[in-house]
Amino acid sequence: MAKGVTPQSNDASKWYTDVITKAQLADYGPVKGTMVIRPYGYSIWESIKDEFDTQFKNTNHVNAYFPLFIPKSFLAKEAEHVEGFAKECAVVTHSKLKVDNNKLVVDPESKLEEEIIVRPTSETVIWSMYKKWINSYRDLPILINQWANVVRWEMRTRLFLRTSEFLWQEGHTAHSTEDEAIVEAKKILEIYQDVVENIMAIPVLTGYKSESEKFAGAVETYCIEAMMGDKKALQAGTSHYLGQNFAKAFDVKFQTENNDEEYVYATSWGVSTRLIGALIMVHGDDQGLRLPPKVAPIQIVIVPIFKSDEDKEKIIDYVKPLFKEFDKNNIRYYFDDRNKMSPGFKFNEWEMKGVPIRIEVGMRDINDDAIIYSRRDKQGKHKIEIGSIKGHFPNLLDDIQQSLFDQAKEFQESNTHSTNSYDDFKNIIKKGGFVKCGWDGTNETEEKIKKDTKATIRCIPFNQDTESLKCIYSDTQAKYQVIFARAY
RNA sequence: CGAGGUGUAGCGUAGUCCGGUUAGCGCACCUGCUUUGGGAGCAGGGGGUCGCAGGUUCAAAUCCUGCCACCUCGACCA
Repeated sequence: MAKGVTPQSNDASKWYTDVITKAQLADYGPVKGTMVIRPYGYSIWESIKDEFDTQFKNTNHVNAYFPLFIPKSFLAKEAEHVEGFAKECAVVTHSKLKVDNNKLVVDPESKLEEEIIVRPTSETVIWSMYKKWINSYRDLPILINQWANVVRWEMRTRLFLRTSEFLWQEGHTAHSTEDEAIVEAKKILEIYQDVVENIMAIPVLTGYKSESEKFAGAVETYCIEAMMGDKKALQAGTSHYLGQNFAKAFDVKFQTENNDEEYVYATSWGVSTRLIGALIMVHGDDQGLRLPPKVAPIQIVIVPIFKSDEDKEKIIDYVKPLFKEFDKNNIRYYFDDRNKMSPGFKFNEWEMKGVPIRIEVGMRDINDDAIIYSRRDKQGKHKIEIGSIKGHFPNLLDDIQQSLFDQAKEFQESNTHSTNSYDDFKNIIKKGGFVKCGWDGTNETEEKIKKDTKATIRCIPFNQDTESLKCIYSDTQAKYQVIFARAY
């Protein structure tokens, strides 16, 4: 393996795949577009997942599981929904293989009556079930989430950001009023923002999507949008108000208190393993990953420096109180006493893997009654007396968590520009960054800007001030103030 | 799916134009000794249907045809 990764500035996309493979987050699967999430990467996913799961449960959501296979006919029931997903579905057409001339072939005899699609998302199966479960307003709301894999047959794939199969969470709720459903969709967006900012240390913009960017089948899509290290935007999570679209498609009605019949109001919302892609691109540097302590599989790595087995034994004794302190504070730590590698090698390896704090302990430190530590978010080594470590490392981890967020926030803000000149707009987009500007609200303008600059409307912030604001392109009165950027 | 590029050991590559020793090198891996505070040294060793399938030829990594995979860029997308 070559040393280090391709520098970000040379080739951001090579850097990205280098980091993933060298930090052992993931590897390519045998089928095009598939990905193996390795233990180190999966551990990050588990941290993210646990936090979301806790917050969903705290807001009265429950988990369930719906099937991977969906009858093809279901997808066709909601017009926009089919259009959005039809082009990227894996379809099961047969149920058997057979050996023919020593070759394994599909048995034509086993052709299915109705073809089955592998879920690209689960609205349709879920609403087919909700039809059975909902009769009266007393059955509402239903607040179900599921943790699952979905398949979207993609042309161009990238590890974590876009793979044919990915892991996610999809919430599907049913409500008796429009207001309640909208409140739900927005409440979820707040959870998304909270977890992504406070656990993953990734600052996000919130708002809703333009007509062309919203979910196929939604009335309104709310989103969190983040800026990557190369100044491109990444949609990090979406929450949809679906109105009565799916209720009508699947004929899901309920009886109100007044004995009227009404269609149910719906939401759906999801975040995926794509978030790990964001994590890498927001925090990573030319040394590799930089993980926020809250999602780091290993928060502190201890590298002993020894010349003999006796030295090693002495170090193990010496660090015992340190480990006791870590245990008491539920710190995830790892003692790297591998014999064959030099300390320098280990330093580089753990930096590549983004471990927030590294501690080195050798005979020199034992003589000084000290340990040496360095933090991954900043340069430099620090010495601390072993007697005064109480409370030090939990604080340090909090500090690193905050510092990574602050660095990312600063980066995002300094690369977000307001302008009302289209020339400026084009320059900023070319150099990379977000542009905050007026938009006349028409599809045509959006399309033309996209053709011109490859930038799309990433989000329409909730709080609008469009008074005397002009559209960046048409120069007419702006209907919205929006964020434009090139996106992943 | 369109355009371009690349496929030689786990990774990175030389050799391909102009066919001809046992396909070479670096990293990684294994064994031993010496090492260990920023990617250790020496010695020995293992690992290859040269992307796949055909074809041309006395002879193919090398020439021809088809296919496949990956990368970059476009259209599509969480």
